[in-house]
Amino acid sequence: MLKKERHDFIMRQINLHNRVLTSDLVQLLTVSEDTIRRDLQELADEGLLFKVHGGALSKSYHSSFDDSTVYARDSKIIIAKKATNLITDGMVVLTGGGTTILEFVKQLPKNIEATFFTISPLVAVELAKYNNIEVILIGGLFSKNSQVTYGGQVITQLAELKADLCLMGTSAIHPEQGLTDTYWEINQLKKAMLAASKKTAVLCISEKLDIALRLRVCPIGSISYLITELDQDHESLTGYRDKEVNIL
Amino acid sequence: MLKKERHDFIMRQINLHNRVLTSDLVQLLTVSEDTIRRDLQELADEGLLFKVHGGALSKSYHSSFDDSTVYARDSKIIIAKKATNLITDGMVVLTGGGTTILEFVKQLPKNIEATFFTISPLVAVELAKYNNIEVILIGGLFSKNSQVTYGGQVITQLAELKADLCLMGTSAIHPEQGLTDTYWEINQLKKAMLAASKKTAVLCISEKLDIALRLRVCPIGSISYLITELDQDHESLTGYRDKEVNIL
DNA sequence: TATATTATTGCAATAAAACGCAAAAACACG
DNA sequence: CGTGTTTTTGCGTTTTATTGCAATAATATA
Repeated sequence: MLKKERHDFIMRQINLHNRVLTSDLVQLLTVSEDTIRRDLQELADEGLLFKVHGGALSKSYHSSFDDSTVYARDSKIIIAKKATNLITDGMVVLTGGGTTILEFVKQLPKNIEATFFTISPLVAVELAKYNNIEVILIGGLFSKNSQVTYGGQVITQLAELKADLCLMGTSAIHPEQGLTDTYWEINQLKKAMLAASKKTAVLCISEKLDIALRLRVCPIGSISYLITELDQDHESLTGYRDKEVNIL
Repeated sequence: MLKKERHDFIMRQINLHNRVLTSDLVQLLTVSEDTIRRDLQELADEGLLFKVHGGALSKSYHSSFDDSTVYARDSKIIIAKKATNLITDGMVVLTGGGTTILEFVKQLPKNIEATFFTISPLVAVELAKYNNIEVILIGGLFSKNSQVTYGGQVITQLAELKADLCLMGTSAIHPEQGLTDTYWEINQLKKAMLAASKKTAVLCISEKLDIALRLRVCPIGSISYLITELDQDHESLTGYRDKEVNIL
């Protein structure tokens, strides 16, 4: 393999996973550690990556690392990590959009093998970094506000799908009123997503608990899992536990 | 064997395998290393390949690899700006993916009013920043390499569409061979995109001119506009102008 | 702090490239 | 046809690039 090809390979790995380990590259490219280190050094000299102890990091990733613009990011990371426990190899998963779902994707183990349907382009791009995940993007009208596809075409496609698990964020959940929303289009969309999945997990930060909005998506009983940043036995979650929702 | 024949042979190898080794060519052509090096040097001087230590690499291959640091970004901005002139209010536009198309979106005037169909999630997200553009993302399998949707579902949806204009990038264009590609899936996709549009504009940097790859997308006559970073009357474009392609 | 992992450095073997040169072939032209 | 010129090619030599190894230093991790 030519040196230039190795460099291209390394850059592709970097762009895909935001990081590379020297040891991984040694195996993948079957050259000595020294060669990989020199490669990384040269690429770093060109300003294409950050060389660190043990490997290298993507520049873009590094600069956008502390993305403090994401609201309540710490809570969302906790939620995302909990959600990954629901995913097992071979699963067919359907996801919505939103920062919490995006964080969930970033927390997935690198080698997981699954099929993901999603209505979020950003989630699709993030999922594409995983070699063993098949990604299907559900197409349709693209919403400027929520950054997901919606509308009749999406609902038609969802009607043909039966996923093992649906992961969605929400702007409101209430022990009596269930899942509710403000916009009719999003409401219709979520109904279709629920119908397209055997089980549904709702990911939301605690401040969205006990809120009911105008339009009802489903009763609380239709939710299989509720994932918040709170402890499983936190008192705020009593109302949901009583309705036999699994609290994670 | 004549020198020209050797050059043709080398270029065929390059387009077929994206790479050649000096040592292989020495054996295949039974000439000395010096001769091969001189051949590669001359072809590199003509801009037909990248000469590297140990051999040479295809230009299209190389530039499709590193999509982090956008290759030839200045040229792509020039191309993108030219392309925006093709867009008028009320138009229905279909776009592919790639860094050049993405740059094109960023160069669009803010108040333009149009409908955009796209197979690229990144393009969709960028288009969503424009208030008066309706964005429809065409869904399907998501390609980890080219970051666009593809496959049967995409082609079925394209079959129902008739856009005014299709904008696509390419890895190779040739005055006699037309538009060509290396991968069958992408080839099928581009054919469907062409069929779904009244006119087609191809955006590519000049180093992709006069290259023919394995699979043919369409003859040069099917292209309405060719947009490069070169001046309209540049001599490299003569072959295309003769085929009645509009050069921008 | 102790231990394991990862980096750095200088060095040597090998491979590739560059350079100058000369033989051979192709070409130009009276 | 002959002669001078240009092009092409290969050879030997020098220079440079690439790679792996071993000894040592730095860094991470328990």
